[in-house]
Amino acid sequence: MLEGRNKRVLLAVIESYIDSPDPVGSRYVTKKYEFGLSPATIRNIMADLEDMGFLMQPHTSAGRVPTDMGYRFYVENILDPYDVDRAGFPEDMISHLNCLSGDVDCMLQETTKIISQFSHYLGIASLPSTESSTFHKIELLSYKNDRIVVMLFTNEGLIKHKIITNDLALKQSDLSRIASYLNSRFSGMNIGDIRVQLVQEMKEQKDECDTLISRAMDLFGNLSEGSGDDVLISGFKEVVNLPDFSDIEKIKKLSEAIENKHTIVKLIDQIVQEDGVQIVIGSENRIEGLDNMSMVATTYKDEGRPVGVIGIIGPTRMNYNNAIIIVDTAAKYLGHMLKAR
Amino acid sequence: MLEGRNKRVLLAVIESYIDSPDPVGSRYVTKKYEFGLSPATIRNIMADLEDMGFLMQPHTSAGRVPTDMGYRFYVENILDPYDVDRAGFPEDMISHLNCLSGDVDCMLQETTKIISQFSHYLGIASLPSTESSTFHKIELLSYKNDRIVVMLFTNEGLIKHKIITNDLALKQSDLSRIASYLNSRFSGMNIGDIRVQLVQEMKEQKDECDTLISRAMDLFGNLSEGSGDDVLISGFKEVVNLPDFSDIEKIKKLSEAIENKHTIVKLIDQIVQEDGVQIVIGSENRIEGLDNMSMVATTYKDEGRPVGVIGIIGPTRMNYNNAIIIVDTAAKYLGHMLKAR
DNA sequence: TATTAGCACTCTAAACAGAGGAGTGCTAAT
DNA sequence: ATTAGCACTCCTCTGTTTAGAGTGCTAATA
Repeated sequence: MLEGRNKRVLLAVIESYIDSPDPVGSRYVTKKYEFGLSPATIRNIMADLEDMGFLMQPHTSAGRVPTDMGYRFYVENILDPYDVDRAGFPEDMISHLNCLSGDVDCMLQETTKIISQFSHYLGIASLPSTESSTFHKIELLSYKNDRIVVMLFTNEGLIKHKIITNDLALKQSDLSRIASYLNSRFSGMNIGDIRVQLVQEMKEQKDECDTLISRAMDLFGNLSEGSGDDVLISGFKEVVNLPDFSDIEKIKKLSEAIENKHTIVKLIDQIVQEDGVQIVIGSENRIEGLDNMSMVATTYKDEGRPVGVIGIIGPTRMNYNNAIIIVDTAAKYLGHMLKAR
Repeated sequence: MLEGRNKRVLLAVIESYIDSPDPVGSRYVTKKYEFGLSPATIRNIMADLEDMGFLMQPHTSAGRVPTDMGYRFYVENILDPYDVDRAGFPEDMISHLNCLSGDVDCMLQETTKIISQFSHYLGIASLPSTESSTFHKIELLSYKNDRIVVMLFTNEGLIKHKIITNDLALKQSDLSRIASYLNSRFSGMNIGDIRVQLVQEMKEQKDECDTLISRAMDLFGNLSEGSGDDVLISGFKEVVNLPDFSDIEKIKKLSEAIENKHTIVKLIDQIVQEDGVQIVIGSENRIEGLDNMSMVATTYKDEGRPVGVIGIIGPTRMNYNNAIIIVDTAAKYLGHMLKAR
């Protein structure tokens, strides 16, 4: 589709543009790269690349800028991240990742900070979804007479607690009985499946231990909701320092997106649960206000099973190379940490 | 110190400036307010106010702008928030506050969102400090063989959990014994005091149940740390929309301050634990990069005892009137919610 | 004596014009 | 096929001008 020389020029333009956000001209390319060709020839090639849709001009008499399609080609056919100079930062980053501790929430929050700091873009992560986690155990603790604290433990290390009202005035002994019933029955099962099963049983034996099961239902329902709180974002301060965000309007849009985490959730949902680092470029995400942003993301795993997403969001003109290495390293590391628990 | 006419002109200038961020001129004042005086006279008065330090000129031939001292005088001697038109928004806000539920963390996070949304400034809150809370009970749960989940419950409704390694391979029965020992001894005491007492005892009976006490020490030490995570901030998107932040440099500084929550912690620490809404104006907070920001904040109470701070941060040119009403309303409401638990 | 009209003066912000420069596309020569 | 040369386009920067808002001062006024 795109062979030797043309491909190399495209690469040159994209790399130059990633280096600094000015449209890159033919002369600049000849100076910086050793093509053994004159600016005029480069101009012809660039014109061809523009015709093919890989490059564009902001205006006549400006240099060229990669299109989303250009980046896409670059990412799929040119880039080979592990071929590249990783000098310094991954070791440095790993030493930061080594300091991670505490529960999953904590570790993920820290990880987003670390990857944003090393990439200078936004670091994001989704918490392991409760729904797809494995039930480890539940604890029910009476609290202040009229409250119950429900604690859910998953095998993935996710711990959630929630306070609910104790309208039935259950005593601690009742609660313990309910908890141990649930634990013995469901330990090791998928939480989503448990919910299904509970609904089932509720239909079958309407009367008997109705309240017990309906309570249990409530618990599971309660614990796995909470959309929005399950996405972590760090690094706004990195992003506002980029030349790409010298325009205040862009900052407004971005801060809007960050604060309404729904937008970011939508973006993350586009990551297929597939192996390897995935990349969404510019307007490929069909989210309003987030064109000219790209995401590099991957799933992190627990016991080999993907449980959540971790990634980097930056301008389309981002350093995909670094981003891939950073995201990949961080995800692998998270995998180890989760396994080691 | 400042009587009738001068005071009224100062008020006019400040209110106009709060309305829109352009320096206010003599002509504008005569048009908008009915002083029965000519621009020339207003000019003289304004010159006097400038001499006294209440106003300043960005440059010759510009209108006047209030100084920090001007705002200070305004806030202390002119403003009477409860005298003022509260039309609409407090009721509206209260209906939002009514939807609060869950644990303290959750409620506070929501509250910061609400107050930022209604003020269009930053909403902030500090969580009740563990250190000054009352110990309700502790639960120790064995988790995945080599871990212990420590759960701390306070009377203020604060619940913290932490995962620590179980190096001594304590069994659940051991943990329960330790927990019930701690619970029976310390329930109702101040958590800071408990720590002191534990240190004491550790010295006295070096050997006996040494490990037990030292474990307990660790737990308390662990649980009350975590500076930074105990401040909640919302509303960045509101603030970037203010004309005051049309300059990108200011946005950079602010995002820096928000992401390093330490700065905000410093600011909050300046709130004396005193009754009523307190106001820190502009460079009165001696924090670099946060001059030209003001804070309106107050403590919220549990059982009449102040346990944390809630407030609004905005440009010095903020609507102190609204801010005071909003903060005060929200704090009172939080107080009710905490009591009702 | 306090107020005000009038006027000269200052400063900013916006509009405008021109110069410089980077980069292109085309054509003709190599 | 490549490239030197050249005319052309468009942006950006700079300096200048202009309009307008607002001031401070002075002298007139009530």
